[in-house]
This record gives sequence, structure tokens and C-alpha cells, in this order.
Amino acid sequence: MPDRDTSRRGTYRHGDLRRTLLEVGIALARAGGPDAVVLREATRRAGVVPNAAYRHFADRQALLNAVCSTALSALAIAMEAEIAALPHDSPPLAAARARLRAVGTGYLRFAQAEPGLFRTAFSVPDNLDGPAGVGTSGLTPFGLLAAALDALVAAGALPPERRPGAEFLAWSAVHGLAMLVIDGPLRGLDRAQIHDLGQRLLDMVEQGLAGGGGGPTPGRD
Amino acid sequence: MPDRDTSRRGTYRHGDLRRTLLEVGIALARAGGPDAVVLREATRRAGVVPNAAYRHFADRQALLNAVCSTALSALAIAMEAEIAALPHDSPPLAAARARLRAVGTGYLRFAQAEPGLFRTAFSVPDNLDGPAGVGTSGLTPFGLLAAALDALVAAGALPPERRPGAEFLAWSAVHGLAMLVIDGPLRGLDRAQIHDLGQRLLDMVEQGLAGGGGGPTPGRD
DNA sequence: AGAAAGAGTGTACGCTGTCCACATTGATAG
DNA sequence: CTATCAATGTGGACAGCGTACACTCTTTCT
Repeated sequence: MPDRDTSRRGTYRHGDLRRTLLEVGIALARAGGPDAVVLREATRRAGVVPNAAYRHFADRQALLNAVCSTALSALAIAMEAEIAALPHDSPPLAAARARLRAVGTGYLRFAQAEPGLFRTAFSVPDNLDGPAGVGTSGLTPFGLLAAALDALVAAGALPPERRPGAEFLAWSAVHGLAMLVIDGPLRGLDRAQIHDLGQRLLDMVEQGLAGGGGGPTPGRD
Repeated sequence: MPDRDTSRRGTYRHGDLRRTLLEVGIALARAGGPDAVVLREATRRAGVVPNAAYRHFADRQALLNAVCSTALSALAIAMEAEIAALPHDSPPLAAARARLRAVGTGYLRFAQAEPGLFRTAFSVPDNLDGPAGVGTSGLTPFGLLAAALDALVAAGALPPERRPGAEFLAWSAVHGLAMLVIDGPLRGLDRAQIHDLGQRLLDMVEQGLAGGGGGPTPGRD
């Protein structure tokens, strides 16, 4: 981060204010979630007057959007890392199952390791499927989940007729648990307890998606 | 709502400012979620000077907490209404299953019918299990879910060893879907589509909680 | 060299939450 | 019946926020 004000900075130009603001914004989001991404504080830390930000971002929301995309990318990368850590020599069916679990586990680990960034990532309702917020594979977190489910179908572990919309069901479960853990009644649980609960949740998703016996409850309205 | 200012109001005293502020706060939350619960705007609508609020609420957060409790109560009541609408002559096992579905359906319907209140209800991390935010049965939304799961165990539809923590798994799934629907990629779906997805989700929860064949995936870490 | 465009500064406005001192009231004690 | 007191509402103030407008400094392009 460059110097703190014009006099100390020496130069009238800053150099790369846009990038600096983004990095500061990320730091703020990390520490305090979306509400902590405050334009004036960001410019202060960048050593620049508040209005300078408007040369690079239309308004506070634009900065927040950029931070949000970065947070989504970080989440995607965390999920990819969890996938990459899987053994490469498993049989296809076990591999497909393990991949879905890795997607969920990576998601939950990130939420717990970086709650501020996690909350920021989902503070903007867009960008979830847009071109932004991708990891090194070019997929968003959502895309990674969809791909894992496709692989599950290809491996025969998920009936194709149950595939459509399944990403929403799986995402609901994992995202909901993440919320409970970072600022719901489950905050305060230690890492191991959360991990166990996460694995039980993933069991539920796997069982529930594949569909055990009898299909959906008859007579539902 | 009483008159808009002292001159029109006539009386120096307001009458029941605390209640008025709470009601206005609920209206604001309904329309715009937690961020719309703005102290100055609430006092403006109550026809009173901003500082008057501090005689009844310690600060903005205290007002928001009160609104949050009310929103939680409204959610509990919506869920109770869904339960009450169930037929009373079903066999116990079917009744227990239907009750769990009603809990989830009521939750999702409320989120969709009152997104502002719903978001407000979960904007304060406490109050989820405290004495506040209860419905006519005296239970919080969380308590209603727990009771439905207990009934499921009593009816034999859920093995007792799977009961502990099951409320967190079920809640995760339903809450996550609610989030997707009110400000995630699923907003914009019409009522019927959401209902269908909700029922599929509840199928997944039912299947996944009861545990089909073989129990959890072996070899999970 | 001079003009044009880009980047940062300075000032200002309205909005917010909140603190302080003051005014008005209804209830209560003598 | 009146003096007092605690509760309640008012008025003015401050800092912090997002943001609009006009200005200046610096680089770049003709």
C-alpha cells in the first residue's frame, strides 16, 4: 500500500489507486463483512481524498461489487483446492461422490475461515452466475457444484431425471448451514464439531438427492 | 398512527410512543429489510423529534432487536397456521411427516410473502432461541421445528440416534432455499415453481434424515 | 509548445446515529 | 391545593457517511 497522503506520497498521482482501493476494500470486508466496506475509510487507508475513489468506481456499491466478485473467486479457489486434494486413483463412482463432498466441504471451510469475505460474497444478489467471481478453473462456486452434480450423473450415482435443479437443493443445504455457523445459533462451535455436522449434512444431501426408496411422499400438495 | 407533529398532535405527550415506534419499525422492515429500519425516519413517521426515541430504546439496535423479535413471532405464527391447516385424522406416522413438511412449507411461504420481515428476523444473531420471537404456541420457529422432529421420532419415522442435531440439518436446507429465493439466483421464480422446489427440498430432507440404505458414506474423513 | 484528457483536491449538502441541556407534563406528597 | 419529581418530548450540536460540483495538477498527444 502506497504512502498515506499527498505530502508523504510526494507524487500527485497515486499509481494504481483502483487496485489499492480494491485491496483495501477486501481487507475491510475480511474484517467486518459488507457493511465495513466504507468508501471514506478505504480512501483514507489509500492515502487519498474521498472523492478520488469516484475516478475508479461509480459509487460505493460499485466498489462493493468488485470486492464481492473477488470474494466469490476466493471461495471458488478454496473449493477447487479441496477438490484438488482428492486422491486421483479412486474408481469413478467413489470419485464423483467424493468430489461433491469436497465441493460442500470447501464451501463450509471457507465460510468458517473467512466469514467476513463469505458474507460479502453473498451481499450482492447478482454475480452468482455472471462472468465474475470465478476460480482458476473458470467456474463460479455455483458452477463447481453444478459440474460435480453432472459428474455424479455421469457416474451413475444420480438418476438423470433428478438432476435438473439439484444444484439448488444441494446449495440450499450447504449455504444454510454456513449461515447457521457464521452468525446463527451454531456460531461458537469449534472446528471439529462444525466439520462433523457438515459431514452429516452432506450425508443427508447425498441420500436425499439420490432418492432412497419410494420417491417423494405421496399425497403432498 | 398519531398525528405528525406537536402542533397538530396538540398534546405534548404522545401516548404510546414505544408501541408506535415499534409498529413503524415493522412497516419499515417489511418494505426494505433491516437496513430500512432507520431511527430518524421512524420518529418522523411517529410525529416526534428524533431524540424522543431514546426514551424508549437504548439505541437503533435496540429498536431493530424489537422489530426482529416481532418478525420472528410472525414467522412462528405463519408456521403454526400451516400446521393447523393439516387434517386431524391422519394416522400418526403420516401426521408426523406432514407436520415436518408443514413447518418447512410455512417457513418458505413466509420468506416469500414477507421477504423484508424475513431478512429482518435473521439480521440479529441472537433471539433465535431466546424467550422472544415466539408464536401463539410459545415456541420459536426453531422450537417448532424441533418439536416436529421429536414427533417424527415418536412416530418411528426417524431413528432416535439420528435425532440429535437434526434440527440444524433440516433448518439449514430450508433456510438456504429461502435465501436463494428471496435474494439469490432463484428470485424471480413464480410461486408455483418455488413451491415445487420447496417440496423437492423437503423430500430430500425427509429421505436424507431418515437415512436410506447403508448409512453415511464410508471412508469420509 | 499548446491543448486535451485523466487523476486527485477542496468545499459543500443532506443524511444518519447519538450526546447534551432544556421544557413540558402527569403523578404524587405535603 | 400546591410544590416537587420523575418521565417524556424538544432543540441544538457533533462526527461520520455518500456524493455532487468546481478546481488544480500532471501526463500525453498533436
